[in-house]
Amino acid sequence: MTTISAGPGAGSEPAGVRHVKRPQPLRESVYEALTEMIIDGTLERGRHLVEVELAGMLGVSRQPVREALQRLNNEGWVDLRPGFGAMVHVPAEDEVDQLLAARAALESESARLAARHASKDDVARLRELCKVGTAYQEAGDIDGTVRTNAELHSLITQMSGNRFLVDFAAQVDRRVRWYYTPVAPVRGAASWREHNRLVKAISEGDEDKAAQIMREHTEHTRKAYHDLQASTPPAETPDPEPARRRRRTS
Amino acid sequence: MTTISAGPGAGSEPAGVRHVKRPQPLRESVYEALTEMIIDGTLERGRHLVEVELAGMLGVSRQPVREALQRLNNEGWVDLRPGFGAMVHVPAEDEVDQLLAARAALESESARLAARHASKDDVARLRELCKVGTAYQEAGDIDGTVRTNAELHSLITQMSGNRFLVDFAAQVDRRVRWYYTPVAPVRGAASWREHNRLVKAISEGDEDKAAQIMREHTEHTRKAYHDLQASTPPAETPDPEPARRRRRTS
DNA sequence: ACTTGGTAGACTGTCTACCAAGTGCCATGA
DNA sequence: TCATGGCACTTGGTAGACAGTCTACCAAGT
Repeated sequence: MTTISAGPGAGSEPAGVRHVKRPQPLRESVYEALTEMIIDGTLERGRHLVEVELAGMLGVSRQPVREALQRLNNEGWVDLRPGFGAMVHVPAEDEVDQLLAARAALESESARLAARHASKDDVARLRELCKVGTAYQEAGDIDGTVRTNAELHSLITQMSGNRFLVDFAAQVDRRVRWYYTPVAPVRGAASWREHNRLVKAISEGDEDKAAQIMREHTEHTRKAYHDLQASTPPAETPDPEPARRRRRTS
Repeated sequence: MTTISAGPGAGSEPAGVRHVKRPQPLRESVYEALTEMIIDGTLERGRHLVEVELAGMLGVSRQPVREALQRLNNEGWVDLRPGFGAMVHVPAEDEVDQLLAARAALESESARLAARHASKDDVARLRELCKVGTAYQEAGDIDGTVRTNAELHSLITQMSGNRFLVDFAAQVDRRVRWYYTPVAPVRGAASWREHNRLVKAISEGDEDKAAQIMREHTEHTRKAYHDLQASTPPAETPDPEPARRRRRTS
């Protein structure tokens, strides 16, 4: 039973002002629960999501589920067909490509601005993350590597100081992580060398160089994805899934 | 009475397949009605939006209004304060700046991809828009100029063939247009010269040049905004608005 | 064999009513 | 003047109802 535990949305406050734990709206919890289930595959691609079913599953009423589904629809996680329901989005062939292209633009610009605004403190944290990430990488800890990678990229976008870039990049990043999970481990070695060069450029305030490196970095990722895609083509129509139709219960 | 006329969402179909007019979900109509009212100033910045009030105003129940408000909140048009209501978002000082910076990144990349993929047909349409826009500009038709400008930019992003860039750019663009309306007319002259150079670069398939021009173009816009902002500083606290409080009806 | 028409079931979209909890405001009182 | 308590208002969430619509399926007709 995946019942929602209305946990507090622990966001890192600006240090000092500590808001008392305010219960997150249910729709938020539902949203998070659903994205998680989509990412980890509990809700398979193409699956028909029924409001009451999800509501029962999560122990809430239809309303919060509806609201969460609509947000998921706006962000491209599910496709809402009026009068029928929501289907977990099935990524098109070229979608990952476009996603990575968009990410390249967003993160490259973020890196440029990060280089412009970097404080000593920021740079220190970047260096730390690089070190940790490389360590994970050498130790073969894939989970840790992926997580640290995400943290590094996230920190850089936040250093840009541009709320919109942060938001967009975060959105894109989650999507990428969903489509992309199997690919991530492949190119760990080169990745962290690039991160190091990137951090160096940022610490020197070299905007153009930082942007350039970030762009190439993302581009390499895209290539890696394509190579892996090419080496495993027979993933076509993996759609047996006869369990989707539910028996008539009469 | 701004009652909603459930109009068809006329999207340009891929030519040939003509879907019959399907009634849009109410929440969608409400969403559009509200953004429109926000942009045109019917709902002033900082105004307290009450669900039942809007519902009455639009002739629908709370439900669609709630759903629309949540979407507006997600996209930054309003700020939702739990237990109190929604306020029309009041842009912060640096927000326009960040918005324009994000737009620069998105549209610059779009221009690059547009240059890569441009078809003869596309280029022809771009040229046409340039011509029309310049004509409006010279005729002093501000409304037409602004509209054509938007169309041109929109077409370029669409030419990128990247759905995510299109979506993000569209979102940013609407916000910019809201904050920015008074500034738009100021710099019409130079703007269309830049557009012409841009279209030329795209038609020649010169990616770097297209991206470069687009970036400078957006940057000029940002500067224009700042100049205008500096020349009209006394817009501070224009908040008399005593009509916001409603009499207690008992 | 293929199309047409009808039927049934399942879900969504929307409305209504209702309650609990949180928020902001105002008047009272020190 | 300033804090306190109370009150009205608003959202957040639940429940139930109903129409419209989408899907699938079956049967009859061509």
